[in-house]
Order: sequence, then structure tokens, then C-alpha cells
Amino acid sequence: MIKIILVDDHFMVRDGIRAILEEEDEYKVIGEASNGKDAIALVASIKPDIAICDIRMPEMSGIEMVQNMQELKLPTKFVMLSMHDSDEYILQSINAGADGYLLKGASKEEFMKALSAVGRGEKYFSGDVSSILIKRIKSGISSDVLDSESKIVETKESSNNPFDLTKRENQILRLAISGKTNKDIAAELNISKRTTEVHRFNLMKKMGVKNVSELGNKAREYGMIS
Amino acid sequence: MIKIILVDDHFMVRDGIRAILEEEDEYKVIGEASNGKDAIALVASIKPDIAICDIRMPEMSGIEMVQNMQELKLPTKFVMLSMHDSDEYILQSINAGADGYLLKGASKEEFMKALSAVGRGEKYFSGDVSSILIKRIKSGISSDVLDSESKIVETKESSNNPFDLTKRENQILRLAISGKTNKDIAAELNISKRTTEVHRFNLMKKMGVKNVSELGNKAREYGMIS
DNA sequence: TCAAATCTAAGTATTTATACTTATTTTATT
DNA sequence: AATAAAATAAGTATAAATACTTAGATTTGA
Repeated sequence: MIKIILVDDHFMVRDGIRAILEEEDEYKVIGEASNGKDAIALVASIKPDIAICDIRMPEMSGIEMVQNMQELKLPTKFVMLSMHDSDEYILQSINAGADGYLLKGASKEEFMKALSAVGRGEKYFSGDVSSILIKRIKSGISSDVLDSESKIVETKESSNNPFDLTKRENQILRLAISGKTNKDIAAELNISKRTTEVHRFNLMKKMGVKNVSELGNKAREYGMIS
Repeated sequence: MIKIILVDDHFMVRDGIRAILEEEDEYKVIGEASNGKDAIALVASIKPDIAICDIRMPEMSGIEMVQNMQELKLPTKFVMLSMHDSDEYILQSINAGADGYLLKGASKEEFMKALSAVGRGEKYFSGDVSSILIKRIKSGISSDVLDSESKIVETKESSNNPFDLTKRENQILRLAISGKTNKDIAAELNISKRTTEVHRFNLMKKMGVKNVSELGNKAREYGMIS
């Protein structure tokens, strides 16, 4: 049984992949994350065999995520599943240490082939991807990219919380979104209602919204909740 | 050549479907929209043979969209592609006039079978969907709904909206959840702010919530919005 | 066409949220 | 021990939402 986690900010996509994998006995999806940051914690804690990762995600991209995971030397393999056949993405993924790269349009058969190859410790790059690589290599453009040690730009701001919320603010964000009033929240956290108001004001300012609904929507959009 | 448009708020999903369809010669994707409202304009202008629609979308859901399109009596067929096997969604789609309903987890083969059937003017509901329908029929809840072939059953059926919201209430629900104030909504709909307040009050009472956050959460919980 | 449902919008009142500022106390970090 | 960051909570205003009621105008189905 190969344990898998899905990392994608779109629930529908995760759900679709999960549905496909659930048809197969040899795979089991044991977790999901909606951004790279959450995924790192998840991978470290539940140690899946394979993580299937989207590239474009809020908070932290799949590429950054794979890069960061390398230092931990965990046995988890990373298969990038992207809708982009961009040369840069593919090369960056390889540099970051990905074990596979598939385009979203790949057939189920190819998807399965890739998972099984990566599961066995091999690398798998889809036909389309390979041709892109060959094209690159032939034109000599990518040699430096492929050779260069993966010293990718400092990702300080992007790896942090996009809105830099404090712990308390985060806590209050969740309670506010759930429909609790400031009075409720204050009671629950044993603090003054005025304090709650300040936290709420600050976090709303940080996130650039002007009411709870927008707050909820933005938090959802950035995968901060649910 | 069957002309298709894709309606889904997730670019990745649209792209995935497009990729799948592009492998087939008999289909051509001639347009995309990310919500029901845009899709109506698109369908009216480019008249595709089939519109593949997600259900949960911002601005206007796929179900509302299909419902609204019926009045125009265009030749376009509607296939709902949803990740939800919710009975309500399926019945609502049928009521609205959809020609097919597929779950996101359906295989490519089934997807193609559905498109070809709908293209020929038949209706297609996936196996999972059928079993849900049969379950419903057996419990005698929706027989009348299913008997009325292509006729559009009125919106206010018990199966449609669990809280029996009126059209206006539904409209205001969406706007409120998106973060608009009563003043904003009033301006947008060209009605008095006081009217908006009444609708809001009524719909909140119907749904048994006491603030917008709860409203948003409950609406999401019941799949009334994206 | 007649009744029912819906949409419209006013009144009245209370509560809650939003929009700040200032300031003290705690808690980490160096 | 010094400094920064975070949490605490007050003040002052205004805007908005919530909680109803009543009631006329319109739309709509039987």
C-alpha cells in the first residue's frame, strides 16, 4: 500500500485525484494540504510515500516546498502535477528535487505509470515533459539551469504567512469567520471585548478587507482555513 | 465537430477538461467562462452545442445558469460536471433542465460517452447519479420531478432550496456573502436599502442564522454557493 | 380574476462592527 | 537586562447589521 498525500489549493482537483486513486487498491490517500507550507508540516508528520503536488499555490509554491523538504532528507517522493508545460516550471522542479512531473492533461494510465515508477524509486517525466527537456537541452539553453546548484531566491516573504498574522489574530480570525461576535470571542478567550476588537481591526487591516464576509472569502481564497 | 464551452471557476479544471477534449477530434472547445453569468452571455453569442458546467461557482451557480438559459430556447445542451453527489444538486440540475450530470470522479470513457449521448440529443446521467436517483424514486420523493421530461419544474420545489428562499432572497444572499453591505446591494439592485434589509432579515430567519458569517457558512454547508 | 406570494419600503429600537488612537502589560529574543 | 513584538484594553465615533412590524404595489398561478 503506497501512502499518498495531495497538495493542491483547489479542493476539486484534490477531490478528483483522490477519486481516481481510490479506484486503485495499491494507493491510499492519507492526507491533503492546500499549500506548500501546510504540506511540509503534513509530510513531516505523517511521512507519506508520495506527495502529489500542484505548483501554483498560495503561501508557498510546490517548487519552494519540494526545495525546502530536501533538507529534511525524508523518504517521501514528490510528483509535480501541473497544468503548465512551462519549461521554467519543469526545470525548476527538477532542480528542486522533484521525482516526477506530469501535466494535468495526462491520461489516467500515464498518471498510474508515473506513480508506480516513482513508488519504485525511479523518476518519471511524462512524454510531453521529456520532449520539452530535450528541446531545451538541444538548444543548449538549460544546461546552466540544470547544472547550477539550486540556489533559488530567498523566499522569506512568500514562505511566511501572506498577511503576517499573529497567533492571536489567527485564532480570532477563525472564530470571527465561524460567526462568533466579538463578545462571544472575548468570553471564549477570556479577554476583553475591546481587545478582541483591536485584534479584529488589526487582522482585517493586514488582510485588506472591510467586513467579516470579505475576511472569510479572502481567508478561504488563500487557503488559510477549512 | 461538436462545439463545446467550459464553465468552471477553476482554471485548472477547465484546462484539464480542455486537454482531455483536445485529444478527441470530434470535439472542439470554443469558449470558456468562469461563472454562470458570463456563461449566459457566451452561450447566447457563440451558441455551442454543449456547455459543460460546474455547479458551484461565484456570481451565479451552474444550476441557476441552466435555469435562466431555458427561457432563451437555445439549442445548447447542458452537462453538469460536479464533484458533488448530493441528491439536491442532481435533482436541482434535472429540474433546471440539464441534459446530463457527471461526477468529477467519472472516468474519461464515461465522460466521452456522456458527451456523445448528449450530443445526439439524449440525456445522460452517470451510474452513480442514477443510483442516487433510483434511491430517491424508491423513497417516492421525486417521481413527479422525473416524469416531467424536458419541462422546467418551478424553482420553488421542496427539492430545490432547503430553505425555500425566493429569487430575490437568493440574489441578496449571494451579494451579502460576497461582502457587500445592504447599501451596496441596494444600489446594485436599484432598490431601497430598507428593502434589502427586509430581504436579508427574512432570509436569515428562514435559514436560522444570526449574522452574515453564519449565513455564509450555512449556505456553503448546504451547497447553495461556491 | 382573485387570492397568494413576492417585492417593495417605511418605522422603531438595539446590538454589533468598523475605524481609528493611545497605552500598559506580557512574552519572547538577543 | 535591554529591546522588540505581541497581547491587553481603554476612549471616541460612525456605520452597519440585526430584530422586528406594518403595509402598499406587483407579479403570478389556479
